[in-house]
This record gives sequence, structure tokens and C-alpha cells, in this order.
Amino acid sequence: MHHIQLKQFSLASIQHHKQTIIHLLQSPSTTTKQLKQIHAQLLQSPSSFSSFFLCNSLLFAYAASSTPTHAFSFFATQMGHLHPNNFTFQFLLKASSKSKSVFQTVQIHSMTLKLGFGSYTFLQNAVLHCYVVCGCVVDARQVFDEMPHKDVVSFNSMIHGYCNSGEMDAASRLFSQTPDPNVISWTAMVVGYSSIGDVAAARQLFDRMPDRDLVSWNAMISSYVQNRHPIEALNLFCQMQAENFTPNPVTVSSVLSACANVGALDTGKWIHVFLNKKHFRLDPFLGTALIDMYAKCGVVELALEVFGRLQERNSCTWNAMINGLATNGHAKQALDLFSKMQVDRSVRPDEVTFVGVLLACSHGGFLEEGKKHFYCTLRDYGVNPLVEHYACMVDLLGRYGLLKEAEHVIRNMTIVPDVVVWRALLGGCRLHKDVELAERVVSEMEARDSGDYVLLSNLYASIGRWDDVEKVRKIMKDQGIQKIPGCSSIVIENTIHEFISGDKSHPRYAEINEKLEELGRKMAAVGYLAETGVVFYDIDEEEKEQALGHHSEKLAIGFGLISTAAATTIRIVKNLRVCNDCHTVTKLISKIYNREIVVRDRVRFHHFKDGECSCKDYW
DNA sequence: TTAGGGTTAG
Repeated sequence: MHHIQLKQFSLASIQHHKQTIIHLLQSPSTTTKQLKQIHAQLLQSPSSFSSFFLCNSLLFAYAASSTPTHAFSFFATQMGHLHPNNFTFQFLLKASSKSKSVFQTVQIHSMTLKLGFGSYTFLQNAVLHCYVVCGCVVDARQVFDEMPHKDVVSFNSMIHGYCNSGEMDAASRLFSQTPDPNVISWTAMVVGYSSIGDVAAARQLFDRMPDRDLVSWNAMISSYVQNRHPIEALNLFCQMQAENFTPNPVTVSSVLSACANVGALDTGKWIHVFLNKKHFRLDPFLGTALIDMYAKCGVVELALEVFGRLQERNSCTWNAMINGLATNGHAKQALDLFSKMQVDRSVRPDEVTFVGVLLACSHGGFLEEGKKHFYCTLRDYGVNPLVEHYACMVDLLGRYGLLKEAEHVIRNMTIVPDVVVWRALLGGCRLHKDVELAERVVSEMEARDSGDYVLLSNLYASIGRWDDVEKVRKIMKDQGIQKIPGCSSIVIENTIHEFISGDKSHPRYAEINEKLEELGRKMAAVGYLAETGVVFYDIDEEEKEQALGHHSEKLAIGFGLISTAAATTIRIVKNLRVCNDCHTVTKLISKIYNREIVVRDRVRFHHFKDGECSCKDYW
């Protein structure tokens, strides 16, 4: 319809169509392209710019468009003869805040003062907000202090400003001075505490809020998600519905991310059904969240289905899909998708994309392709290599036993290598039993955690150097380094069951143990021998077998076997890497009990079926 | 016609 109307404009009839043009400019369905066409036609009849109302409408349209900076150029070149009013400034400030332009903000701010709008609260609030989104808290504070009449919006913007660079003391002080804080003031504080990682303080404020709206619920849920408390996020999501708040697309994106982190496939599927029922538009946020949820729950097929159906994809969407394929063992497909991304002109690979691409190369064992992407493609796209990229590259070289080359890459890094990079090299040492290099790496790492000591210790154990095992054990004891306990979870009928290594606290522990003993007998019958090298310390063989038998994933799988129907896929999420023994055992379980078992470890997926694993024993 | 909430990697 708009297209037909546009065609009707002729030079002579612009005045005649002024109302139609203004209507189009104010319509939210007018696209940026149409807006530019209208502007171009108006330029052919400069007299049209004598209409102040039309000029302001054009500013309004540009401020709301995907190219807000056009508002400034239009104002500077075509509105010089007009006296700006409060609307003019309002729209220009909207454009400033969207484009986060400090320069424009300063310009408009000084004009508002010069033209006598300094005591206009509405406008100065907008100026204040612009400084806040530009990250200029000091300037924002100056505006705030110089405002003769402050209202709750002024306080809220200023609070938000302090919450943003992380100045919670200042935010809190101002919050306590706010004459009549509203739900927005409270929510801003919740978000502030969340952003500095203080979820407890955020929750405390949330509980004390006099009233809450959907945005406050969303803020608290995403606070949990972003601070890696997905279970609390899901609990709060239930509570929110119990209090009769209907989730919107924002809620759903956060909750899907929580499902992804915890591996809650059923809840994730329920949300998928819910958002279809509500006819939520699958925008890139929602689409990406869905893809990531399915991928992190180990169901790549459904992730691909969503990806294929999306109308609109941004780089996050592609990244989530590429990464999902890579971590689920579909390295080739991940790289194929990356090729498609390269020819899609609507997106551009970024640093996250290359994490996925290099991960695919490393998991798939594509040495040459990995080198090509790391040394050439990444740089072609102007991406500066991050430690994550180096870590993938070191991992890839390490797998091939090219430990010297891997070390060379680290020594020549343009940025400071962090523990993740050294740890990648350490993984290579483990695989190829290079004790000397491993010792050197551990001594050079700045922040060692228990996992690094455990790895070194296991390396000694695997070649029978029990004295050294004892030495490492003593270092850990002396320095008070605790081994991070393995923890695996499984979702059964919407309840998350967590098992810690050696844990006997589960109410059905006796049955689980019985099942594991039965398993032991069945495995012995097919010639299984426990790989006792991975047990951390030197204890006698029988004890070692006991310790191995109670690794957290075995407990979780045992529970899965007794609490789900035959042939049901068992899905486990683990906080650490899977050990060799558990890997062997899980392969056998998949064959003996005819079950598909999907284990998500700290880094990647293992899909076990018919006695084999998707990682091809290479992880 | 100004103020608070969302996705990917780590």
C-alpha cells in the first residue's frame, strides 16, 4: 500500500500530499528504505522543508529507524532556517541515545541550554539519559545536579548510570534519596546488583519490592541466568506463573537459556510449545535461544529444524548453530554451515563464530583446515585472535601430538596466554603422556586449579610414578587446594537430580547401587577391566574400583536406568570432563542395556549408542 | 514525547 502511495508523489503535488507523507513518517511499519525514498523525493522540492511539522516528523522517523544518525545530518543541513522546539530536541536526543553518540549529545545539550530549555525537566531527562547510555556518568551527574526540578525519571536514569561502569554504592545512595521510588527504580537496582555478580543482593531487593511487574520478574530471572544459577531461574519462572504473570518473549529467551545451561529438555520443549501457542514472533533473540537450548540438550536435529525455519537470523543465531554442531560431534556439518555463513551477506563472522569454527576443527581433528582458519580466515575478517582461539588451536595441535608446535604458538602469542591456553596444552600432554612438558606447563601457569594438579597426578599415575603422585597430593594438601567434586545431573519428570562423586544421599541410592553392581557383573562377563589409572591417589586396586564405580555420571546413569522406561534416551550434564573409565563404561552400558546416552561434559557432548561414542574416543 | 527486562563464546 505504501509503495503505491509513494509512486503518487510528484514535484507539484507534495504540498497536496503533506498529510499522507506525515502519516507515513509517523507509521511504525514504514521501513528505513521507504523513509529514504520519501526523503529523496522531498529533497527535489526544498520548499516542503518550510513545514516545521513535516521536518520534525522526518526527524522522528529517522530517530526510530535503523539509521538514527541520519536525523543529525538532516537537522544540520536542512533545518538551519527553523527554530528547533522541544520536539525537535526530543527526537534528536532519541537519535543520540540510539547511536550512542557522545559528540551529538554534547552538541544538542548545549543547544538546549542556549535556547532556554535548561529547566525543562522532560528534555533534560532525555539529555541525562543520553549521557548515561554513552557511558559518561560524570556528565550525566552534572546535568542531574544542575536540573532545577528533578522527577523520578531523573533519579532512575542517574541510578541506571551508576549501575552500568558498576558503581553500586553511588546507585544505592541515590536510590535511598529518591523521593518516591517506583517499580522502575527498584528494577534498575536489581539489574545493577546482578551486573556486579551480587545475585543475593539482587534477590533481596526483588523480595522487598512493593510491587513487581513483568519487567522486574524478567530482570530477576535473567539475573540468575547471567550469574549461572539456572535452577533458581527456573524456580523463579514457576513462581512468576503461580503469581499470574504471563511470560513474554523476553522471559522466554532467558528461561530457554536456563534450560540450555541445565540441560532441561522437557521444560525447553514446553516453552517451545508455549511460544508457538502464543504466536510469539521468532525473532533472532528467541530463535537463537531455542537453537541453543536444543543444541545444549544434545538434540541437534531440533536445533537444525528451528534454524531452518527462522525468517531472520543474526550472527548470534549462526554462532549458536555452528557451535551446537561442533560440540555435538558434527564437525563437518559445522564447517559446512560456516561456509554458508560466509556467503550470506546479511551477517558477518565475528570472534564468537571463530570459537565455534576452531572448536569444530579441533573436535573433528581437521588439522589443516584449523590452521587455515586460525592463520588466514580469522584475520581476513578483521577478527583479533582471542585467548579462546589460541586455546582451540593449541588443543588441535596437542591432539595430533604436535606439542612443540603448540608450545611455539603459545610463546608467540600477541596477547598474554591465560590458564585456558596452558590447560589446552596440558590436555595434549595427558594424551601423549609427555610428563616433562606437563611439569613445565603446570609450573608456568599463573592460576592453577585442582583440575591441573589432578591431571598431572593422573599422568604420573598412568605411568606408575607413584612417588610423584604422592608429591602432588602433598602440595595440594599443604596449599589447601580442594579437588572440585564431579557433579552430574539428570532431569526426571521435571525434577533435577544432582549426584556428586561418591554421593550416597539420594533417596534411591540403594537401588542405584544395586543396578551399578549388576552392571559390574555384566561388564565383567564381557571382559571389562576398570581403568584405575584415573583414580587420583595410590590406593589398592579394589578400593580404586569402588571409587571409579561411584563417579557422579555413573550414579546419574544408574538412576536414569532405574527410573525411565526401556529404550528411553538418558541425558546427563556433567560439570567436569568425562574420565576414560566412565567413557568406556558408558559405551558398554549403551550396548548392554540398549540405551542411547547423551553426556554433556564441561566442553562437549558424547552421544553413546550401540557401544560407540560420537567423539570416536577422541576428546 | 524522557526511566527498568532478552540470544551465541568464555
